[in-house]
Amino acid sequence: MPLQKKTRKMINDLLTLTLIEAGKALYGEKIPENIIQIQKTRPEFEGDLTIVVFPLLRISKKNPAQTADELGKYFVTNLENVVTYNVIKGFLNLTISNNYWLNFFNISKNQTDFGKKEITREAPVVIEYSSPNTNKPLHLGHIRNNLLGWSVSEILKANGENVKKVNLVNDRGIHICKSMLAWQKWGNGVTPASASKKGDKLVGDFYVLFDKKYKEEIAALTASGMEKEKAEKEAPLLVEAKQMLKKWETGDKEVRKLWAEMNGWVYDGFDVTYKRLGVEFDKIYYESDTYLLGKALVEEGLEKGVLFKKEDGSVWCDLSSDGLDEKLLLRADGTSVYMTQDLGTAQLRYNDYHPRELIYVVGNEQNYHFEVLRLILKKLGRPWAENIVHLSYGMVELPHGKMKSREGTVVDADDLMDEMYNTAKQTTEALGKYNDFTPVEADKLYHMLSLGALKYFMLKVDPRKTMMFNPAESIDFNGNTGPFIQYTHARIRSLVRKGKELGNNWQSVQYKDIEMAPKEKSLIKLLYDYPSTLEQAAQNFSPAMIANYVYDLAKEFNQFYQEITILKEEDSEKRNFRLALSEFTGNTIRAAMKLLGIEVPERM
RNA sequence: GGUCUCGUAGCUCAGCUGGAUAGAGCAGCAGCCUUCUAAGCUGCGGGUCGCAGGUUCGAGUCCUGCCGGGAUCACCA
Repeated sequence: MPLQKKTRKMINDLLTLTLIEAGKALYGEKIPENIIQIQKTRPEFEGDLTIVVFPLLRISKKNPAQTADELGKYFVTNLENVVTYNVIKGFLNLTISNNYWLNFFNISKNQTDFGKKEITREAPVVIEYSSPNTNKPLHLGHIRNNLLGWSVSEILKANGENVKKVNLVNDRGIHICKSMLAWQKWGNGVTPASASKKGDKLVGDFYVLFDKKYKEEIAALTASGMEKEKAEKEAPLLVEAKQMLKKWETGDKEVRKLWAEMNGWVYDGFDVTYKRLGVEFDKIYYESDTYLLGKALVEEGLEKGVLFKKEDGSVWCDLSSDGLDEKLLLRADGTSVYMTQDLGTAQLRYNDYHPRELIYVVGNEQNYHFEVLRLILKKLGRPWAENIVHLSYGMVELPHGKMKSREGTVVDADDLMDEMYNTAKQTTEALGKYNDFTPVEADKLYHMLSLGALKYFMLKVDPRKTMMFNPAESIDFNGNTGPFIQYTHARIRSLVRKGKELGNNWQSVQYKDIEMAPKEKSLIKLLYDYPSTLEQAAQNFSPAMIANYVYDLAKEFNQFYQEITILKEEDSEKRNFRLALSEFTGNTIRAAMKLLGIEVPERM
């Protein structure tokens, strides 16, 4: 951990080293690194960085004010980057020289990969996300999943990881048989083409239809005197669906053919949604390919004696020594369950990549599942089970409560994006902006803004937390939103264009001894934080940290822009400096937004 | 009931390994476009950080208990 901290901030390292020196010089004792606390100076005080002296008192054996004062003097005389200091209570506020910040600025401003790290690690990080079922279209919950998975992948890449994005499609099981059966019975041969409907929507409709007819059957059976539980099990439709699943498992040609066809429709539909959302995968796994491997693992477990068979033939894993229950792995009839398939998928993925980390972006409702998955793999003698990370994100709630397909409160992914698009269009038109855009340009902008709003809204919240999705708020384009940041970028690009038109040339200049206004300095200091923010976001798998950072940056820039003249500044060095600062800020905004999967416009 | 998790302004959220007077946005009110894009900026009001103890020089942050919400404990996935 201290190592991580070390690489984070150059100036912090310098201060830490000097403080340790100071401890020896002034008090004859080595200050342990873990009690050194350096933080940003609060804006209401003078200074850039602050050392908290309370923990140091046991070494100085003096009161806080005196200790801080002695240390402050030491810093000023021994570290050229520290120009002055002040002491308030137990806090030593240090002011760092302008040239330190300017030096950072000169080095970084033209870097196209500012903040990023080279890919140095060979062993990949495999990240699974999306993981749809093929019986229903993608909805709001999937959107959070997809955006998180995508963004975390990008953040890890930017931190030097060799990332492989994978999807696991749950393409087999009773659910898809239900859709198939309903299509056979009531579909009249309809296809996505003949119905002019996205394939995932069409198949989803038949899933809903099955449920409706099934409920009718149950109602009829209970009306004729059957008990509800029995009716639920014996309704002819369900029995038929189960038979179909059996046929599927035995490889019945007709069933397999229909299955392949209908899943194909769904994939075509998913592709459209994925493309629009801007997510993609390096590899797609299908459970129909992995469940057999899962079964093989269960056999292995039986041979090794870590699993056991009950009298009815079902296979279990005893986890009571781990404080959990027994877990079923194969049904009495020999068919596999979710866990069986996931064991197989994990093994396959390990074989494919030998990853140093296996990340699963899956909702927190499956925390138990992943705990068990890890345990069973360990019992099966797979040491890499330790490398499984469950990126457990919180549910998305609506103002009325949880999304429930049965109650029609599901927010469909495609519909949501359509709505956002229309809002972007209306908002832009209402503001009367850029009527000179061609239809193609306008379409591109609306697409960018609508997705920017949606993605930013979803990603700015800590992934682990349950989040509230209020449609009315999510389409807001003011304040802490994606479009606000996109707007800031467009403003900067406008400045850059005009700056060039006016013949300014700021890029090759090295800036020294410039007297900085507070807003200029605070902007540079914020830019200085970007690399460490990126590192923290990767450590925490948290796009929210990037989102909050880039919002702060945009806000800071807007204040700077409001307060300080740029193009009309008469001193050319200052003018160039401000243009360079603006461009650097714009580039950082663009890079950070890219990690969230959000594009930024040149004009808006 | 067991396990896990969350509780910060009217609403949605920040608050890094414990540090200074807890911050944004939205909503409300009041200002700022003859000057670089007003999707912006400035100001005002709004809080016993669920409650009670504890550890500490110092707790929104760590520990314990309680209250309240959520998830999970399937021969569903």
